[in-house]
Formats: sequence, structure tokens, C-alpha cells
Amino acid sequence: MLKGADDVVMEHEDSASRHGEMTSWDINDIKLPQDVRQIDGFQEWPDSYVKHIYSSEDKNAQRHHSSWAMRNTNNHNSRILKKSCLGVVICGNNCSTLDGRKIYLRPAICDKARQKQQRKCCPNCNGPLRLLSCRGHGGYPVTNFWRHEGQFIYFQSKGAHDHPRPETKLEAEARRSTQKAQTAFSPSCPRLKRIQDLESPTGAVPTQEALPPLLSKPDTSSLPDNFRGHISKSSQESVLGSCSGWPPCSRAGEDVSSREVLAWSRSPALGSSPNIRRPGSSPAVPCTAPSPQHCAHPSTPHTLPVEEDGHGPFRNSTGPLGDGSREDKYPLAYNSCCLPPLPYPAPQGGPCPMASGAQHQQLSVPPRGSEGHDGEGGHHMGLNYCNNDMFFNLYPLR
DNA sequence: AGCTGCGGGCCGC
DNA sequence: GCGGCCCGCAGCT
Repeated sequence: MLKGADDVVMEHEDSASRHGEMTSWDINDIKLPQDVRQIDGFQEWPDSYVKHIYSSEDKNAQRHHSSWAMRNTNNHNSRILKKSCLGVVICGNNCSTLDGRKIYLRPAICDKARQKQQRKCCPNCNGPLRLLSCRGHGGYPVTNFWRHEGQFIYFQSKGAHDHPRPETKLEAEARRSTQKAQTAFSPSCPRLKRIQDLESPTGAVPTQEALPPLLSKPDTSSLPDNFRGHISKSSQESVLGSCSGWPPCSRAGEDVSSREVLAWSRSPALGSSPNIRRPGSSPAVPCTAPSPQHCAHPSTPHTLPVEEDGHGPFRNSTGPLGDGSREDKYPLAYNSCCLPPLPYPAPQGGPCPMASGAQHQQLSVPPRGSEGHDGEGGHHMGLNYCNNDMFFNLYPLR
């Protein structure tokens, strides 16, 4: 009953199989395998039809963490926690920063917070923000299932994300903190004022939250695993022109239609480079600016040059269920438009660490061998590897 | 304020 | 019955 197409797909795509892990089980099975030969390292960006078995000691697993924005979904089964993907918040103008990065914000998990979030504007061009819904599971959001059984925590993912990766939870939190700090700091910031002016007419909440742009480099790190192999270099072509599209904050709709989703998924701008596979790396970073000179920053160890392909189709195919129905075109890219670099006071003590998305991948993330399917230890740090200290240093204002 | 988990309830298939 | 989703509540950070 619950097994069907999904399982079939899993047989072919379950990355877990690469680790010799048992993949014959299904989260709904009455009995799950206890003869686990290998416990997986926590996967921050699980994608496609994968299954993992974590140790019940794994903190991230215990918290059912995921760098994807997953919301709890009631499946009327208290034994199995189900979560569905909220997608990613993008700029309605599909703008790009000067360095070619895209805006991929993390959708707020809380419904109200998400609605509030969507009333805000693009941190980069001040355009409207749009929620790009996840339709990777037969047109529905990708779902993740968590089940605690004995000394293990079983995880199963159904569907392949058909959208870019949003910023991680840590990044989102850091951004919020920064924004708050900013607000407290420079209430009279001309730029903010300007934004407020722009927003007021729309009724949008003129918060500065939108200020620190979360720039996502369209790099691989932002691509779902299943996209990684479809990179195309044509991507770069997408970054041109200027802002077009909607007026600032015209209207933030909850959910970009699925058509757009597809468009995005095929947009070269979303591409990623095959060589990046740090799950931990996050595509979106709370930093300001479009201007690298403000944040020339050395700490970009994991950064890939934009050319490296930050663009490429993020996904060339539809989900397993194939929804080729979505085909709209989406205005592609423009160069950073509108707003000048943020007035961020570069954190004392160092160049803006968050700066140019180029580096942004998750700051303190140690390089990983692969997208995270390595099952090797070390991932247990998972979402935590970006320690708070780091952020505090980055955001001293807090 | 926002995240997370839980559970009631509705709806479509 | 199943799956998706909305909503409210409660605990936690």
C-alpha cells in the first residue's frame, strides 16, 4: 500500500545503497531492520528517494533537522514524523547580484512567520519575494519521514527537490540576528529609509530584515543531489541585463506557481557545479552585499568562482513522477539591481565574513568529501558545525 | 518571535 | 484508507 512507485524509484536511486546500507526497508514497515551494518553520518541535504539510518545518539537526527525548510505535516501516525518541504523563497525579479548570485531565502517554518516574510522585499533588488514551492514528489512537496526505533533513527525521503537550496537554518537565524542588530544600530540609515519609502505604499512591513541580502551563489551547493550531475555551463548566460519584472514589493504571493518552479529548476542560473558537494555549504548567505570590495574576504575556502558554474540547470528533469508539465519561462537574471551595498558595518575584526556569496557556503563548514552521503563521521556536527561563536563574531551587534 | 511536535479536522482521490 | 494540508495548541529556545 504505501509501497509502490516510490519504492521502485528507491531501488534505483537510494543513495544509501551506496553505503551498503540496507535499503529494503520502508519507513512504514512494521519492523525495521535492526541489523544495521553502518550508521549514516547526518545528512543535511537529503534529496531524492534516500533512506538513512542514524544513531539514536545523533543530535541532528534526534531533532529531525534538515537544511531544507521542512515543516511538520500531520500524517496521523504518531510513530512516524512526517515533514514536507516548503521550498525556497526567491526574488520575484529573479535578480542576481553583481557576482551572479541568486537570492535563496529560507522559508519560515511557521505559517504566520512565512506570510510575514513574504511581505518583505528582496534584499538585493527590493523586488517582491516569492515562495517557490517544492513539487518534487509527484507535484507535491518532498516529504521526509523520521522514525525512532530502538537505538536507531530511521530516515526516509520521498521526492527530489526541484528548487534551489535555501539558506540553512543557521544562516537564517544569523541573518535575523544581524537584521535586528542593524535595525537597532542604524535606524536612520538612508538606505533603510529609502526602502521604507518604497515599501510603505505596499503595506509591506518595512523591516530591515530584507536588507542583508541572502545571496546565493548559484553554485552546486545549492543544488539538490540529483542535480549535481546536470550542470551546464550555459548557465552563465543567464546573468545579464538588469532588473526587470515587478516593481519593488509589488506583492508577495505565497507560493510561486509550480510552473515557475519548473522554470527555475531548469534555469541555468540555478545550476551548480559538479565539483561542489558540500552539503553543508549553503548557498545563501546572510551577507550584504553585492559588493565584494566591501567584503573582500579571505575566508572563502570553499568558494567557487562564479564561473565555476554557479549556474547550471539545477535540475533538468522533473521529479520521479515526472511532471514535465511545468514549463514556464521565467525571466532570467539580471545583475544586481537597485540597491546599493548594504551599509553593514563590517564586523570589526575582520572583513565581512559573510560577504560575497562566493564564499558563503557555510562559513565554518569543513570541506566534505561529498554531498554528504558519506556516512562518515564528522557529519554529526551537521547543522552545528557552524558554531555560534562564529556567528557571534560575525554579528557582534547582537 | 520563531521552531518544532502533536493532533483534530477537512478535502480529494 | 491514504495523502496533503490547514489550524490551533503547547513546549522550547
